[in-house]
Amino acid sequence: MRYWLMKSEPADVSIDDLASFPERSVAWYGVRNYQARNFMRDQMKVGDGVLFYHSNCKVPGIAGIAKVSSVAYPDATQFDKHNKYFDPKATPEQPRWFNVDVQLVQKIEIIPLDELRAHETLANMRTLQRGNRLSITPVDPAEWKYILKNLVSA
DNA sequence: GCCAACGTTGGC
DNA sequence: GCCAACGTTGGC
Repeated sequence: MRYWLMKSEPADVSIDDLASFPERSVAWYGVRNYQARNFMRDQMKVGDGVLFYHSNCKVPGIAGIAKVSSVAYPDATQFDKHNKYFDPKATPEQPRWFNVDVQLVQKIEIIPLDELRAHETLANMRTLQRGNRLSITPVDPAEWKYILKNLVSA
């Protein structure tokens, strides 16, 4: 069982959007970075823990707890000419991009980025490192436990 | 909306 | 296979 932090722009898919979707689940489409793709394709298993993170918004931070609800499968948007994530080099026979499904477990009171930075225990979190832009990062089990125990309130 | 950081592209 | 140019991310 692994743990992940996954960034979403709330203007695109927010925690409230996720809560309103059927099964409170969403296909994590649109990842066009190989490292992030490889995490989904090669490492994610059903049941893995996910910190749902709001990025590029007024109060960036962790907005909910979720879980991986499907292993990776080809991202449908790569084949759709009219989609902004269309990739002309991808074919159904040779897909380039994959996504898992992510299901909401619990919306929480947002844990702002500032707050995360204030905790020494979390200093090494990948997503807090300077210059990090990766939209999916592994979370250390100790960091996951610390966050759930000390920072989460519903 | 600015801009630092970083990933990708493509000419050579 | 190098690397300059360009595009994107995401906090501020």
